[in-house]
Amino acid sequence: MKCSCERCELKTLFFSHVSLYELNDICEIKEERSFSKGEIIIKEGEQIKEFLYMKEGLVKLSKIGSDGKEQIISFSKPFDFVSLLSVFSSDKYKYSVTAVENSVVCILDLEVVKTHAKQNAMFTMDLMKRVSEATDKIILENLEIKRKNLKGRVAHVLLYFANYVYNNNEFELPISRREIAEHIGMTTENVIRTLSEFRKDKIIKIFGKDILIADKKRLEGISEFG
Amino acid sequence: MKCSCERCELKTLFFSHVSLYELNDICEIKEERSFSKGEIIIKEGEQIKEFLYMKEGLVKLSKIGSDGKEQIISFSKPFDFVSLLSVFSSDKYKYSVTAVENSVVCILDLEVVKTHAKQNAMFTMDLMKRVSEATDKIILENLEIKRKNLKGRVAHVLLYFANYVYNNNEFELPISRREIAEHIGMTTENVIRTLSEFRKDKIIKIFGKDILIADKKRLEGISEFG
DNA sequence: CGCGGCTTTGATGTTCATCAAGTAAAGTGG
DNA sequence: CCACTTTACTTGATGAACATCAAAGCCGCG
Repeated sequence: MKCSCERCELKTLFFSHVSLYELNDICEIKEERSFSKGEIIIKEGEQIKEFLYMKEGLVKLSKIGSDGKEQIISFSKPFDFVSLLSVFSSDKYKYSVTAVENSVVCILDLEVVKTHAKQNAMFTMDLMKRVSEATDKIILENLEIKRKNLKGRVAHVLLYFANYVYNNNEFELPISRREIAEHIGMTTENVIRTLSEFRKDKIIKIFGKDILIADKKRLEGISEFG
Repeated sequence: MKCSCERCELKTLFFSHVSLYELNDICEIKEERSFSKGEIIIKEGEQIKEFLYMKEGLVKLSKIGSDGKEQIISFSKPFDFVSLLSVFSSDKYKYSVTAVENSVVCILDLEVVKTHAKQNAMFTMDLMKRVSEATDKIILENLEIKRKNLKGRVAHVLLYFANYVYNNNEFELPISRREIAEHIGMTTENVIRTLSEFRKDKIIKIFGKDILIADKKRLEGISEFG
């Protein structure tokens, strides 16, 4: 009886240096779970008992500040592996992960994975590469946002979804205006005002959650500066 | 002939799961280099050929934005191991590292270290833990700064140096006002104005680069909000 | 000594948050 | 399914926070 992990398209990302024997060991204990839009996948502060990675969907990584307000650190797709973030540095999750689109996650027992990681250095190297790439992306993205003003930040987020997430100039915004604000560190009202302004200037078209980027060159200019 | 690494106080951080035989192998090729304040240790964009870690001093991690302005991502002491950041995710450095105090760095050939990492999974796990801790710290620190206003950010930076770097309410600020500004994403003038205001309110005393925190409770209040 | 970089302060204007008020949309219980 | 409540969205008015511009003093260094 072959394990279904063998045919998983994400196999090579983590398990290219894992033997079939090991893979079966890991695969037997795996559990696939679906989360609908809005559901919390990981809650900050909770004990880390499982090793999980995204198979499908889109999630947000966030944290509640001591003022009680949520800050959104990043969004991520399956290949970003943002769920690995605290796994090797802490026993508790430092961030929350929430589905912003229906998502599928594969769940493994952390101890089993760690046992393999302690024995198979190439596997551990692969994991490290993933974790490093994910964190690099987060740090660079946040630096980019930091150096822009309000309009630049909103433009940046729109381009992020168009280019990086959906590969399309027309898309359904998976998050609320408030969440954009929580991500770029501005107020909801000003995010809305900026979007309205882009609409008036015919840079984008808005139909509720649906966005169409009409003048990409100009949006890129605004993202770069003001 | 015993290798001097065996007596290095940082040995256990990286090499607690490395055999004496392996350690000698690594130790033989090591080179210790000193950098004076202001010297560039790592330049973004350069090929990564070496594996380095800080033994002494204080450095800043930074990046030049496409607008040509420098942004300071974080400061770090020896145990933060910020120099490992891009090592396992890219072949080129994504950030620059500059000494802000006289610093000593231990330099190993990256290939040799990687060879060991591929064979010794426990060593690789140790490295991963370090890298994860370093990046976690960066992400959390930048989130904290992001949610504060100008005064809160300046207060935060002062408390960071007092509590985390120097363990003393009196210290010599290792960086310029401009560098504080580049770290917190505000202008140099406003950083200076804020420091002057803290001085007028008798929260701190300033003698050029020397800072004394006179009313820590209040500074903490300002850091928390406003 | 003079030049460039760092520091400081003031004046001014822009950007952004806050407050307020209203509409639309979405979830909730009878 | 409809009234009801809540949450999301939108716009405007106002003031606070912050950037920019300008000018001058200071310090280290060639």
